[in-house]
Amino acid sequence: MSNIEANYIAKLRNSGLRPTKQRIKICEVLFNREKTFHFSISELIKIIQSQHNQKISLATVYNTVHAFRKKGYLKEISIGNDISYFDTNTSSHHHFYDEYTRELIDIDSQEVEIKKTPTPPAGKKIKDIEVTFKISKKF
Amino acid sequence: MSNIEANYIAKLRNSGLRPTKQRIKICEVLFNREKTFHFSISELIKIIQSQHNQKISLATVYNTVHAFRKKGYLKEISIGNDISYFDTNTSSHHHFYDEYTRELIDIDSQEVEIKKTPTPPAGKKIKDIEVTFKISKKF
DNA sequence: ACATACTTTATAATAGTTCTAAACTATAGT
DNA sequence: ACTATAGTTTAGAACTATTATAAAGTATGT
Repeated sequence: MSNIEANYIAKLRNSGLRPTKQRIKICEVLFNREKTFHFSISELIKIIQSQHNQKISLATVYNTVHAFRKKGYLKEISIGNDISYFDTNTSSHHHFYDEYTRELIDIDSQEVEIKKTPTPPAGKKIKDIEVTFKISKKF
Repeated sequence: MSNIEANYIAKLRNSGLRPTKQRIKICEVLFNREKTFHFSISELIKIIQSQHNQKISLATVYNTVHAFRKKGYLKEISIGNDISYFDTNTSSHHHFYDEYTRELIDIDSQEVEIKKTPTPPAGKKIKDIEVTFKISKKF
């Protein structure tokens, strides 16, 4: 068993998730990376299928991604698409989004400063602020 | 023929869209309102179906909403949902979004001021900035 | 090893949306 | 008005993402 794998097993156990071989595999795909990773679940399923040494069912991938999201290992981000995107970078940050290529790029939170925020409706409080900078090719 | 209807017919003709009875009906539902209107296409379909004096097919509603969007009469807005939302308010503005009730509330653009914007990636320019303030019940 | 609660799985179901090809219709030119 | 044609609508099928179901499988504490 590799060091990396042992690490995922420990992490899963610590958060009350049983370290099944499916979850470990998904951890490797998601977290064993240099850069942060943007994906939709169906994209993730295709990646796992293409590494055909192990088949993981549709439902398990969905269940696992949502389990990780609930544990805070993944953050669901808002873009105006019919697909939910997730991000391995769970720290507070914003995004560039190229609507043409559908490419998402992280922006460090300190790169954006909001000077004036609106007053929330009565009885509500602001829980989160997400800024999406839509970008296009410069001509 | 009412004044309002004649106005929609003129608008449609001016933008190169034939003023069919379906499009006029959809104009009335969308634009003959005091306040701006947030909707998903499936919500719009339900509204039209409930005003059962005229049936409009699924495909036509989709086609029309997208035709209006392309003409700039509707603006697609970004929220992290599996449904595309549209807004009759096409002026630049931001939103409160209550993830629990799925309620969207407009924020006038002057209520938000961004002090620091990030440098876009090489060869790209910022086309639009959308800020979503996620809100929840204050306890 | 055993019991049990947690997981995975194939499959069906659901929701939103787009595609298709035939029927219909607004409009310009006669 | 009549006609041709390009634009439009339609029902229904198809497609994509996602969730639900219920049975089979598995990790874990004892």
